[in-house]
Amino acid sequence: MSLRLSACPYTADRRSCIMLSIMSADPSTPDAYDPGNIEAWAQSRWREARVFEAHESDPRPPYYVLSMFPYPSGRLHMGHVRNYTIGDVIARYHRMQGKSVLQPMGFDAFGLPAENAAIQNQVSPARWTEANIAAMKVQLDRLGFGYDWRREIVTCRPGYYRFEQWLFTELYRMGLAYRERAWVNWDPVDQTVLANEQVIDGRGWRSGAPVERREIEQWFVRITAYAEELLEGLDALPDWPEEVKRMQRNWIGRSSGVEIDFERCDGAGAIRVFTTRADTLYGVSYLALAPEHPLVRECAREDAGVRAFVDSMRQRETREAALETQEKRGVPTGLQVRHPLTGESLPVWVASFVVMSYGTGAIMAVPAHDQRDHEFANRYGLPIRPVIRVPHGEGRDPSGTAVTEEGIVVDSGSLSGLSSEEARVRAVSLLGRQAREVVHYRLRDWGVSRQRYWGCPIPMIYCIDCGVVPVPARDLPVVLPEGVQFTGVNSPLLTLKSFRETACPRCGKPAHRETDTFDTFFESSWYYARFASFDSLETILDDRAHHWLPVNQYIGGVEHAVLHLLYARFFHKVLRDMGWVRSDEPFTRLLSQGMVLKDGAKMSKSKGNVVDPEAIVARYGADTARLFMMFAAPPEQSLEWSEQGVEGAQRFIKRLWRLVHERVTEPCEGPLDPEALSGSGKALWRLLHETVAGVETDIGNRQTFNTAIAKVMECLNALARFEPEEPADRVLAKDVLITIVHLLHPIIPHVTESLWRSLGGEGLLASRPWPVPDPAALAREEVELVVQVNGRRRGSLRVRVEEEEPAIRSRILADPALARFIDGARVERWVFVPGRLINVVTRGERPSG
RNA sequence: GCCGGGGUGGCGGAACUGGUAGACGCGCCGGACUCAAAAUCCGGUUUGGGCAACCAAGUGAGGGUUCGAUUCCCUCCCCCGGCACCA
Repeated sequence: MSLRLSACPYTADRRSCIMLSIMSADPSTPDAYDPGNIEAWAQSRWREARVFEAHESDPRPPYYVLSMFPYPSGRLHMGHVRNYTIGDVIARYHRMQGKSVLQPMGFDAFGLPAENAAIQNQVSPARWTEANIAAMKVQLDRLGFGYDWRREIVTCRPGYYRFEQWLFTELYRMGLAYRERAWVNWDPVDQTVLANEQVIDGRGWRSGAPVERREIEQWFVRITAYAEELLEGLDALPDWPEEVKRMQRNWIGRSSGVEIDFERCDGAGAIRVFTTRADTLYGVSYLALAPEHPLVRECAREDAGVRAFVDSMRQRETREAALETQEKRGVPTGLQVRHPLTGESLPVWVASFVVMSYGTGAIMAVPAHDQRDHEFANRYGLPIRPVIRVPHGEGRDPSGTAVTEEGIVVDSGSLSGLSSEEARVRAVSLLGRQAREVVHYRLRDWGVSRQRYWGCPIPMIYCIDCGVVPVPARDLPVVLPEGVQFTGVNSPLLTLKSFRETACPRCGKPAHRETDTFDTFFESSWYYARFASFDSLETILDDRAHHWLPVNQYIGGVEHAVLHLLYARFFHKVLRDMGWVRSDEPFTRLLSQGMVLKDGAKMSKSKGNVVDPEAIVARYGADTARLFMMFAAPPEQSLEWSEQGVEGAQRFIKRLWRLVHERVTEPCEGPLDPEALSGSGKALWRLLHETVAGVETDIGNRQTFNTAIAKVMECLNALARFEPEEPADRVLAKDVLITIVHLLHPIIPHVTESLWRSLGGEGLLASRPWPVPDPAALAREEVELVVQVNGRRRGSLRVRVEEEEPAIRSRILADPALARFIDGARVERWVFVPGRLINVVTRGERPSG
């Protein structure tokens, strides 16, 4: 075995093409199982044959398998291994099914860790990142994942982000990107803005620091313009987990209701509120405004009480954004509005529980039928007027809780007597121009500006005369400068004159560049599409995108259920509207894999329960690691790490290895003649084909790789017990091994590739067709029929498949072991499930025991 | 609070459409091989009773539908995830 460095011949990018290539001798000898040697051998065979390169000219049907690309931290963790093993199994399975499989890989290479490493270790983020990528590629290859590395995407390289910048300028032209001064979530540790989706329980998703509120100029992308389509599109995704779809529906948060204008008594216009319960209009006893409402600002100027209240609210928001169990508080603004139907004068309050960012920032309060309004009214002595009668509502104490159910409207003028649903429609028509039906979403526009260095520069220029000017396509990419100095606080771009200072592309006068960079979710929102047109220099995508997209199978963790998957769906729809892709959704089928746990907890440095994949591969080999990952649990479930389980996986591979090499020396010739099989041979023959059929459903349809493996194990156990009697039996035994080697190839590709050669196979197993079950083998002459008496299993009976029920009945009654459960009781009826069971239902006493 | 998912041997899990509960693996127990150990192979392994054939109980708890329920329905307990002053 010799080690040599070789330049990878088919990687376009020189920086990533240095690879370790381990040349070794053909290991298919009957010696002990040596994973290191076998795996290096198999990997170099695949590389030489270029089996993982996907070509558009391939006449076979295309199949695009994609696993979520990793952040290049430098080392793979077990979550990656699980994710990428699932992807590779699916890819290899479909290749054997005769498809032209595309399975690419790349790196989500912008982001904070590189910057932190730069500050701590004085290395440039670019060099740190590229070194990590090189290390991780070695690890990925070592695990035997079949990627088309020609298509590798590294998001921090200008060749990639150039088109991202171009796309953003297009969004700007389409009115889908805009700049606005806005209250944002500020992470004081990471020194940057966070999107709503990145705030978890009031804390930054990365740093865990309590998020503060700040008001700054930000770039936003108008994802809300697609809110309805993003919601409806979920219905067209039957092969997505319900859980993920539900989370997205929740996040988009569609709510349809009515906006109603309440005229101010002072004649200075109206206050617009949003409600989903226009049927409770007669129950309104006050209006409540958010502390940030523009009208409240006005009032605060004149009213010291309002001013003090608003100030205290701001304190709350900066200091304790996470505090949620707050009491509802408020003050009157002094304003009065007129009820649009009764003309009654109603007070307007500022209230802590009304948020500016939803609806109109103002509500009509109906204390009798809304719990929050109710608590507030109780606290400040405001009237509570029940206007909805619900069944069984009589006994309820109206002063305690609000009745939030729908029912029959009462005490409401011409709305009285209507159902809630009818009353809502009627109310809108009664209100005329003062009301309109509207739909609101919880989903906010996506704030994409980050005040960080290591990200894709936002390609915008600010000119005193021309204002905001997008960088023209001819000037792209705006390259992120390297060799910058880090202070550890602000982005180096802020003070880097050579970057910041530029000329206006429109008028040529001195201007300055935007120094913010994109949220890294921007890069990961369209990489799946770029893999198709990875080397297109002129355009973001080309015709090859039509060949491969949408992705047939996407695999990744649930943690991306709303963030990444929602943004990618949004980008896909934008790309579709721009004419670059033709489908509505980017990912046809989604598998969201569970976490890898140890001792019941997620592996993490802080808990000290991390298992390093590299150590496992070094000790047991890649095949063992892959087999354990796929066998220990179904893919959606969390997987409990078990060193003993790993050893069990290795034991199975060794057993397979030994059985092949034992059988290989036995003489056997010619094709299998089923007629010549012995009795036990026939049984094994059937089991083999049941296994083939079962594994196909388990991998191809159900994606329960654990049960597929269990079926193969059963078949191998049966083979190990099998003692050939006839020459045909020996042919069968070898057939079983050849088939098993095929069935396991997607999961443990290296050892099966080697065993295929030992078994005399021609060419590469990786490009072999998947076995097809023989219907003749599956046909049965006899089945074991379960015999039940009153639903309890009392025995079984071997019956011919064509045997009629009456004959079976009399056999049961004639069998003393079965009949004794029936004797002394009257048979009421028989339930016969052909091929499965027969149940005798009796009435009356029967002897027991 | 609202919306989901789940609870099966000592452990990971299986049972796909209501039809033999515990496949497969781990662990454990016994045996073979060995001077011995490791590795490997064979057998056993839900619980209780019995020498055994066998019998009884058993899928978080309780009830229901059914010839038959881990699977369907109702009530409750516990665990996990998502959302949450969203009007």
